[in-house]
Amino acid sequence: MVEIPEGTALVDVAKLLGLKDVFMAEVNGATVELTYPLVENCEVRFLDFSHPLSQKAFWHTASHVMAQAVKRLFPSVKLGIGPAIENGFYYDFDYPEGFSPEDLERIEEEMKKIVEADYPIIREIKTKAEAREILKEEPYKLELLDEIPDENVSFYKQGEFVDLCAGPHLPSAGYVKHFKLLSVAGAYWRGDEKNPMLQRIYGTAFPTKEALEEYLTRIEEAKKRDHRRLGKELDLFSLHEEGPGFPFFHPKGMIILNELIDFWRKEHRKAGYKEIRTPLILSKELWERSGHWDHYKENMYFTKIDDKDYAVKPMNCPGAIIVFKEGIKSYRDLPLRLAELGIVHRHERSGVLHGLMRVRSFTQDDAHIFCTPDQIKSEIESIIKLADHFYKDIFGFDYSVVLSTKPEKAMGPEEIWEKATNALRDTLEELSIPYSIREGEGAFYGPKIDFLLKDCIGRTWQCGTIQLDFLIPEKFDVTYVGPDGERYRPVMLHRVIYGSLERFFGILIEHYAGAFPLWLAPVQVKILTIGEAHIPFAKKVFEILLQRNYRVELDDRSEKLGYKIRGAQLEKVPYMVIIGDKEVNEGRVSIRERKEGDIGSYTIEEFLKMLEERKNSFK
RNA sequence: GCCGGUGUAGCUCAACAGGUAGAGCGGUGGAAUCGUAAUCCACGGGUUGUCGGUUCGAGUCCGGCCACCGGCUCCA
Repeated sequence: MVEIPEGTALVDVAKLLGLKDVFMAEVNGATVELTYPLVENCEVRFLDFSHPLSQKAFWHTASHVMAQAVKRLFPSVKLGIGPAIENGFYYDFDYPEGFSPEDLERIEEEMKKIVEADYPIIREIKTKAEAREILKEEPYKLELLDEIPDENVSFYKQGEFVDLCAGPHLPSAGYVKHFKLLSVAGAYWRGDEKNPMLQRIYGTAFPTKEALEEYLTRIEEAKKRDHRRLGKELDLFSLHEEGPGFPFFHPKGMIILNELIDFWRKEHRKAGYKEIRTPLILSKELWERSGHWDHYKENMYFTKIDDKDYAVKPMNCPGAIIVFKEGIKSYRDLPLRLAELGIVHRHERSGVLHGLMRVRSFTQDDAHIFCTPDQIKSEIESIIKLADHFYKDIFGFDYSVVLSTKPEKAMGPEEIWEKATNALRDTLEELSIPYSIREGEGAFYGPKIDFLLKDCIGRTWQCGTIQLDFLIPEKFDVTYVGPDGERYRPVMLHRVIYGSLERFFGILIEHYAGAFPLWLAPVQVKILTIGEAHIPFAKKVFEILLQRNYRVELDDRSEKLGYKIRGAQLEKVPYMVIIGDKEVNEGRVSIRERKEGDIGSYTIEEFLKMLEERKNSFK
C-alpha cells in the first residue's frame, strides 16, 4: 500500500517508486497508458517490456516516431497505417518515388533527433468534423476516419506530428532510443491489389541497446538456418533458372525424402489407409466436371494430346474419385481411406516462389476418405491424432490450428457449407483443441482445418489440412450401397499431414538447423582413420555398419584427424567413429557424437545398440 | 503479378571515380602418417545472369529480359 496524491500521472508514480522498464499499466484491471492520472484508491499494476501490451505500445510509438521523421524529410508523403507487429512495427506511406536504402539511413538520423527532443505524446479527442479538418491533406486517413462509427476520435500528437490513432502509446518519444529500420517493401493499400501500392518501411525497437542487438543477432542466426542456405551447404537440393519453382533433389536430399515417405507409409498402413497412384495428366473435361475449371484454372497448366485438351493435375481428388468409382462400393467398405503421394503442379505467380516452401510442383501426402455422414467426426478425430503424432511426437513441432470457412468464390449451397463447417468446429471443440478462425479461407469445395508450422524467422506455413467436401462426390455422382440395398452419397475428406513433402522438408531443415536426427541423416556414421595402418580395421567396421543398413562413409584420406573431424562436423554427421592404434589393438571403436563430442570407446556391438536405440527414438 | 533490392570462379567476397578480372575456402597433383573443429607446397578454374545501347574502351554508365532476395497480393 502506497499513498500518492490523486491525479499524479502513472509515469510519475512509476518514477516515485523507482520503477524502470515500465511502459503500460493496469488500473483496477483495465490497461491504460502511463500518461493516465491516478484515481482514488486504485490498484495499479505496471507492465514491463515482457508484457505484450507494453511491446505493442512501444512499437506503435516507434512507428509514429518514424512517420514523423518521414514527414519531415519527405513532406509530400501521405500516411497510410502504422501498426505494431510481431517483433517490431511498420508504417505505410504513399510516396511514388519509393524509398532507397540511403533514405532509410536519413530517416534513422531524423528519428534520432526526434527521440533526442523527447516530445511528449499527447492524446486528444476530436469530433469527426474537427478530425476531417486536421486530416484534410491525408486521403488515406480520411478513408479510415469515415469508417469509424464513433462521433469522437482520438489523435496522438508529438511535436509538429499529429496522427489519427486509437493508441495506446508511450508517454514520450524519448522512450524509443534503440531502434533499427530493417527494410522497405511495396504494400497495397488495405492489402488489396486493386488499390495503389504504398511504401512500407519495417523497423524494430527495444528499450535497451542490448535487447536490440540481441534481436538483430537472433535474425542473423536464423538466416544461418535458412533452408535455402543449408540445402546448398549440405548438398540436399538445388534450384535453377531452367525451372523456377521446380526443385532438384540431390542424393542426400532424396535420402531424407525417402525416409519421410517410408515412415509415412508405415504409419498410414497402421491407420487403415490403402495407397493408390493416379495420373499426372487428365482430360480437361474431368476438371470442368470437378469444378476446378471454374474455380482454379488460373493455377493450372494445360496441354494438348492428339488435339484433345488435358490438364496437369493441381490436386489429386478427381483421380481418387475415379478409383473409388471402380466397381460398386458397399457401406461395409466405408470408411475407405485412399492415400496417394501425388505430385501436383500449380501455377504460382513469379513473386511468391520461396525455396522449397513455395514451389510450382510438389508432392502431397494426400488421402481421400470416403465415409458416411456419421463417420465424419471420428474420421476427423483420427486424422487430427495422426497429425499430432507426426508433428509433436516425431518431429517436436509446435503448431497452431486454424479453421477456414467458406471463400467468396465457393461452389455449392450455403446450408451444405454451414453443415460442413459445423462438423469441423464441433470436432475441434470436442477435442478441446485451441484454434483460430480464418474467414473465407476455405477451399472452393469445402471448409478446412489447417495446421500451421513456423519457419526459422517466424513465418508460418500451412502444412497439414483436413477438408470436408460434400460437393465433389455430388458432381461425380459417387455412391455406395447401404444396408437396405439403396444407393447413398458418401462424404469425402481430403487431407494431408506433411502437406507438401517439399515444404515439410524445408521446414525440417530449419527446425533441425540441418542437424538431422539419426533416422533422417543422409550420412549417419562417418569412419575416420588416423593413419594408413588403420584402414583395414576401418574397412571392417565400415562393412559391418553397411550390412546393418546404416548410411556410413569411410574417410581414409591421408589427412590429420582434426581436419577430418571438422569436415564431418560441418556436414553435421551424427556419429563419427575414430580408428587409430588403440582401436585396432583393442578391437574397439572410439565414438564422437555430433553435439556431445568425444563420448569414449565402445565395442562394435555396443555401438550398434546405441545406434539402434537412437534411430528408433527419432531423436 | 506489383514495389524495392541483388546478380563477378563450385562457395564467400574484392576490383578507386569506366582503362580488357583477383583473394580465401573447396577441387586436382605432390609432400608430411599425424588422436578429437582447418599441415605445407604447387596447379587448374570466370563470354562478370542475359540481350542491346552509350563510349576509343563497360564488371563498372543506360535500357529490355531472366532469375534470386525482402515484402504485398495469392496458397501446400
